[in-house]
This record gives sequence, structure tokens and C-alpha cells, in this order.
Amino acid sequence: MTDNEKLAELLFGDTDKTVEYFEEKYPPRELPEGARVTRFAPSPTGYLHIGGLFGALTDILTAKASGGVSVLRIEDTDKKREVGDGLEAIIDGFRDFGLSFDEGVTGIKTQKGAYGPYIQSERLEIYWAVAKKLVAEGKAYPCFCSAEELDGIRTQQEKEGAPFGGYYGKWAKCRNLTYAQIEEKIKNAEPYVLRFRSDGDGEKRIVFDDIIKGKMEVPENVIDEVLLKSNKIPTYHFAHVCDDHFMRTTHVIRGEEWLSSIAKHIQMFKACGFKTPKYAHTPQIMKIDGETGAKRKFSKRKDPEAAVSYFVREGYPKEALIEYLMGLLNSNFEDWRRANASADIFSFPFNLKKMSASGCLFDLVKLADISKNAVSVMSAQTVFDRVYEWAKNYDGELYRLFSLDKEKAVRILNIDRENPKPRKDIAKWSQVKDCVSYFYNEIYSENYTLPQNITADDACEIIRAYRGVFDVRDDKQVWFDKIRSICAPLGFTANVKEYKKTPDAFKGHVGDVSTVIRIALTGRTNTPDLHAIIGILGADETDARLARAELLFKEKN
RNA sequence: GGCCCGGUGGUCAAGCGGUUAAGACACCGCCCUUUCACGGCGGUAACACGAGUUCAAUUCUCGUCCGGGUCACCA
Repeated sequence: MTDNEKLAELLFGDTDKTVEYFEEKYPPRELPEGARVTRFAPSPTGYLHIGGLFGALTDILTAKASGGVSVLRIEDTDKKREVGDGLEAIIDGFRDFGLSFDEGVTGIKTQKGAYGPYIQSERLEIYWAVAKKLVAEGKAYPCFCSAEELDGIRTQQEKEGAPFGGYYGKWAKCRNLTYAQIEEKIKNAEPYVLRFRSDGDGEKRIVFDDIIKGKMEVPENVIDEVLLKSNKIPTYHFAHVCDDHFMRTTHVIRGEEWLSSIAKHIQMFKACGFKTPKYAHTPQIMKIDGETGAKRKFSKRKDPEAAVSYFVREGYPKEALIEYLMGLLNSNFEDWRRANASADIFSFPFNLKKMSASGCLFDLVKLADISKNAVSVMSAQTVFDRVYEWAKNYDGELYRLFSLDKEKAVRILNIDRENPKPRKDIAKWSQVKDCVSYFYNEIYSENYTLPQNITADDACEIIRAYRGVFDVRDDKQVWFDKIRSICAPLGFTANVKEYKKTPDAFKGHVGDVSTVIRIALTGRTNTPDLHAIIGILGADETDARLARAELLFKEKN
């Protein structure tokens, strides 16, 4: 038995399972040629981030497009940063946006798949088996340096102007401890971490291909990275290598903040005797800082819209956010969508290589546009159902109003909706209350502000004339003919073209007359079809509002 | 600071040696229209800068500048 083997026994005497055991337990997957196995691996440190949704979508799309498998794994190796309901936030986030993985964590307490468990804290025996092997082969060693000592090394390195900081070379004090020395410290129960014994050469460079960034070249890693912390829980680096090997991940898709540790990871895969997966480092989604105007990455603290729950709360239809993200992922998605209006997004031929290498700004205006289009093709009943469900959680008043008369709500939402070219005025559910407010006296706020070109006197006369002819039973044609009929006597024209030809000859045209009636009835200049509105308001309410408007316009005079 | 990534209109982006440098959103204008919308058409606006390589550079190389990331017993 070599010293290294003895050391492995000393450190991992009670881990009986071997790497071979796990190789057998998690055999290579039997998948068709070209199938990709991807994984999304968040840590439960709070809420699901917009970048997380972006990454998860990439994973799922990549797997689906290749007939592969997507996995949801939870990286909970840092108990300090962990938040109580962190896992819930992740699960809820994916549920809210209709995303699901083929394998892995499926709920707070549920998992599925043959390569589990999918929560790192439940995979300890795997990491230990690999660690034990590494120690036996002399590729890992215990380090007893305290946090203070490590700090000291760091300041010393700065003072000496070392090319880079870290645990390596002459600073790696524990690297060459003898078995006897180690045994002594272990006997004294001195705390230690397990370090990787790097064989990297800082002068040499390692070349590799990133699917998104392309060919890259970085210096080899020389640092003896921590594999297991003093509590025997693995660091991200080590867990990544073990998990993605035994889960048989073929494509590691992750944020570009990982690019800087890529040399380390490739090196570890080799040392463990595992095949290195393909890597794709995705660009980051950023935003413009409202105060400084600077481009920067989303901040959990400063940007509420960094959390996907923000979009749920605002009532953006889930498909709108997904569609927006799809466009960011592959810019040809928009063309594809135009050609395949109702196709499932997962039938989109997603291509990792088409992803942009540079970061992008999140554009709420564009999202709103996509959202309006999505809502415009929904049926009134669907819109109602979605708004109602949303209001139940986020707008008690609207929920109550809708509950009073659901049919009325659907009728309201249906105005102008069945046209071949429906109006596009709703981007998110939180706007609906304002859109329908004038149908409900409890929340209707009157506003009799007239456009510049119409005097209160004219407005008063228009309303008086209109009241004279108004009949709620009129069909749309008759209704509009009546509006036209009151134009001329008041100095307006029913013919828009005529007005444009000789604007000085009239006070305005039928559009202006309609605007006054619209203001009288709804308090705004922009609403869906007025005739339909009157139909829902009913004769009594319409007449009451007209009477009140006439009075107020008269007072204004 | 070292290392790494990136830099095409306001935003997202095609193009990757020779193009009138696509498209989408936003903005502006016009048209359509029986109101409001929808829609249609058109417009403003870009290859960060400087050297090189080349007959030719937005595309290749180098430098500069700018933006981002990373240098933990965090992921």
C-alpha cells in the first residue's frame, strides 16, 4: 500500500462505495445519435432570476431539439447562502412559465430519473468516492491552513507581486506534507479541506471550443483548488465535475461568469478520468441603470424585474416572456414565429450556435409589444380567465368587480376582439383594470378634459344634440348615422375628407363629435368601439352620464 | 491590477473580404377608416477609434478606448 493509498483510507475510511460502483450505477445513456443531455443547476439562494429562466430555456430547447434529455439539478452546497424557500421559488418559477425538465427535481420533495438524486446535498457519497480515488492516486491532498493563514498568503502574494493569487507553488504549504505529518494532524482532529493537486503549468495554454464563444485559449490552471470544504461538502467545481460526469451530461450550458474557471474544470475532468463535456457559455442579460444610465447586469437588490416573479405579479402572460426570451436566444425565432403562428415553441429548430456571444439589454418595451400581440389573439373568455386568475392573487378590487358579473366582464373584454384585426391594447393583466374602469362606477373616474380644438360650448351642444337623438336600441349603422346627422347643424362635417380639404369651413369633423361623446361617456379619448360600450353601459347609465357631461360642459363655459 | 469575453442604428440583431449594410421594437410622417383602434406605406438613424494585410475590410491581424466577467472552504 502506498502512502497515498494509506492516506485515502485515513481520510475516507468509511466510504465504501467506489467510483467503479457509480460508473455501473449510472451507465452511459442510451440515446439516439446526436442527442444532447443538458442540465440547469441553480442554487436555492432566493428567487428565480430572469437570467435563470433564460438559461433553463436554453437547456430545455437544446435537449428537445436533439431528442435528448434536460435535467434540473439543485446545487445546495452552500448552506450559508441558502434561503428557506429557495427551492420553492425555483419550482414555482418554472411552473408559472410552463417550463418543465425531463428529469431531476420536480417539486419540493419529488424527483424523477435514474441518475439521481438530483440535489447535491444528497449525493455526498459520490463526491467522496471520487475524492478518495483522487487521494489514492496522489491527485488530491488535505490542507490544514486556516482562513487567517490563507489571508496571510494573499497579502504576501500581493506584496511580492506574484503573477496571480491563490494556493499554488511555494505558497501551497500543505502540498507536500508527509503521511506521518498528516496522520498526526488528523489524530488531533485539526480541520482540513481537500485540495486538488494541480499539474498545470502557468506558462502553457489550453485551447478549447466553446459552442457560443468559439475557439478560446487560456492559461493552464496552477491553483490547488478546494475540492471538499472542511465540512466535507464539495465546492461547485468538484460537484460540477462529478455530477455532470455521472449524470452523463453532454452539454454544459451555463452563464459566462464560469468562463474564467474553465481551465480548472477541464483539468479536473482529466484528472478524474472523465470525459470532458462540451461547453456553451451564455451571454448575460443586463439592463440600463435608471440613475446612471450605465449598462450593467441585473441586480437582485435594485431591480425588481430581475426576478421572474415580477412578471407574474405584473401579469405578463407567461407565453409573452417566453417568446421574448426566445427571440433573444435565436434572433431568427421572430421570422419562424411569423411563419408558424400557432406552433409550439418547442418545435422551433433551436440552435445553440446561433446564440449571440455578447450580452444584451432587457427591453421591457419590446416585451410589451410581443405581449400585446399574444393577448390580441386570445378569445375574450381566455383573457377573462387569465385576468380573473391573476386578479385573485394580485388585485382584490378587480377580482371582486369581475366576480359580480362575469358575463359582463367577458362582454367588455370581447369588444373589438372578434375582428380579423383585433385591437392590441393589453400587454399585461395589471392594465386591464384601467382599460375597463369606466364600466364600473365604483372605480370610474370622470374626466371632462376636451382636446384643444373643441370648446366647452361646442361640447355642450354636441351632447345636447346627441341626447336628443340617442336611442339605446339603435344598431350600429343607425347609431352612427345619427351622430353624423348632428354634425352639420352644429358646424361640424360628417365627412372627414371634406374637412381635410377645407378645414377652415368647419369647427371639426365627425371624429371630433365622436370624441366629445366618448369623453362624456368614458372620460377618455381612446376607447374601443363606442357603440359596443353603450350597449354594455345600458340606456340608463348612458343617459345619466350624458346628462352629467352636458351640465359640466355648460359650467365650464 | 492579472487573466478572460465582448463592442453593427436608441434597443434586439442579420451579414463575416466586394451588399443600395436585412429585419424586429421604439420614434416620426403619410394613407386607409363611419368614431377609437387594427392595418398598410414611407422616413430618421449604425459597422467604437487608429494602424496594418489586401486590388478591396464592418468582415482578417495588431494596438487603443469602452463595456462586462473573474480572481473565496459562493455558486
